[in-house]
Amino acid sequence: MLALRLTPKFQASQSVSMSKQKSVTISDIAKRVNMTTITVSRALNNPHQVKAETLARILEVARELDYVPNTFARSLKRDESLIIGVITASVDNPFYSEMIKAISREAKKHGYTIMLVDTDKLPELESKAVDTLLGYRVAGIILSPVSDEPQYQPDYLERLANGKTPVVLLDRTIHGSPFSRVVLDNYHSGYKAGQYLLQQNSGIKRLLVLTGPRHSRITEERLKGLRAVLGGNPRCK
Amino acid sequence: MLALRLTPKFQASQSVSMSKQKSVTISDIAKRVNMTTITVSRALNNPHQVKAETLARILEVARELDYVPNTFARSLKRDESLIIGVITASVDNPFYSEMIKAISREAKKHGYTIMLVDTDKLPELESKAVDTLLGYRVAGIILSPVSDEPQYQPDYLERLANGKTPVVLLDRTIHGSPFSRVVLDNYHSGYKAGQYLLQQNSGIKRLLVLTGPRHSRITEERLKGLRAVLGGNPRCK
DNA sequence: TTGTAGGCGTTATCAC
DNA sequence: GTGATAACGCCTACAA
Repeated sequence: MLALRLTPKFQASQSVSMSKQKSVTISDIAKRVNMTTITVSRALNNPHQVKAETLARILEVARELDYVPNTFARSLKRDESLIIGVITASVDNPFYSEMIKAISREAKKHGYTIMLVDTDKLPELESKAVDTLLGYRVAGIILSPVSDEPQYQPDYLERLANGKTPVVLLDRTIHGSPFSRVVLDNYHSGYKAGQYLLQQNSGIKRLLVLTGPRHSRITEERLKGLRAVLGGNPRCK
Repeated sequence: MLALRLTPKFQASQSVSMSKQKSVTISDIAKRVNMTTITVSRALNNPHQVKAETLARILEVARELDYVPNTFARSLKRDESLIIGVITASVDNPFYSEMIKAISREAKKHGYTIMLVDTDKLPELESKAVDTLLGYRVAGIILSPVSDEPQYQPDYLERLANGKTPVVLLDRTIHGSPFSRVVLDNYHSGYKAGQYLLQQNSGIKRLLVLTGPRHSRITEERLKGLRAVLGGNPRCK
């Protein structure tokens, strides 16, 4: 049973947040230490350019005031985004959530954060997702489209292809798109499965293959690979 | 077999991206239509405040140039963030990925995007995650801490509690913290399970309960609830 | 070692 | 209906 518990203090903190109190900026700190903003900025980013004493005071005040740099301002000024966009049709699919885990882990190593958009398998949301991510000027987009079918040619395709944002397709391909991709070679997988089976037992007569949807290209490719090894024409289901 | 395929065009697009060509801004559009930025801004945000003819031209040029509003600039100016931060110890845990899915879906409805941080169960990363999210001035943080133990009192706790960012704990609690939480009532769950079993068969003599780690509080609470219903003292394992 | 000036892209406020 | 001005918070010149 899921229990939602609201503490009195929560409600308090809520109303505080509603009052839109501004957050601490470097100029708040600057005033406190009788310096200009630039010195504070340097203390935070290039500490060695600041006199030890000044530095110490600044850092102290910063901590005291719970200063947290505004990433929007920084990204705007520096014209850089430390966000990597990930678009997937279903986070709750274990395959994708494992991928996301791996992506997330690697991104973190390099100082990037993941912005995750689940499209619920809706092309429309996928398109919006692309725009959202471009709005954040993401460093790159890892895209697992809603469909793998050749006729799926999303409207954002051209914009994305002409743009400067690196895109990598994951698991699914957009036919004819210029993006790099990380995909499963279905034919080869079937082929390898066949080889393995032959190694285990060279006298296979009948074979049961459990697949996904019967006529998906994925299924067909895998079966084709399998048949390529097993030669004859085992009855596959 | 995973296949990584790099197309020639990808390499090209990569090098383009490296050259940091600036993206289109409203002032680019403004120049093209001999207007000022404000008018363009209005055309995009309050279309009805702009003459139909002007509006049309602006929108056309915007599309032509593949204009995408810079969210950093907008958020900075408006002092608002449309990001919701989600901190979890393991995205690849099906329980959490389902949660994330649900959160994501709901967030989208209201125009918010999810920023996902997986802490890999490391308190240190959790702390960094909080800072990262605060840097983005997120609208709120949904936090599933690395630990549920009472002695886990992360360093960011005070900052977060005093701050103005709404926080909701998910699945795990930080003992003594003022945040609202969505958690499982383990005792009650055990209790209900017991009731259900009794309904099915009132003559239970021996019961096998599959639990998680034997002495975790979770396990113990559930068992306690169970025993409360089943009265006597069934041998539980 | 510290400061001045200006601008990143956008929008709020007040004019015309 | 449109514009001039300034500001959001930060940082990159270029001084002093």
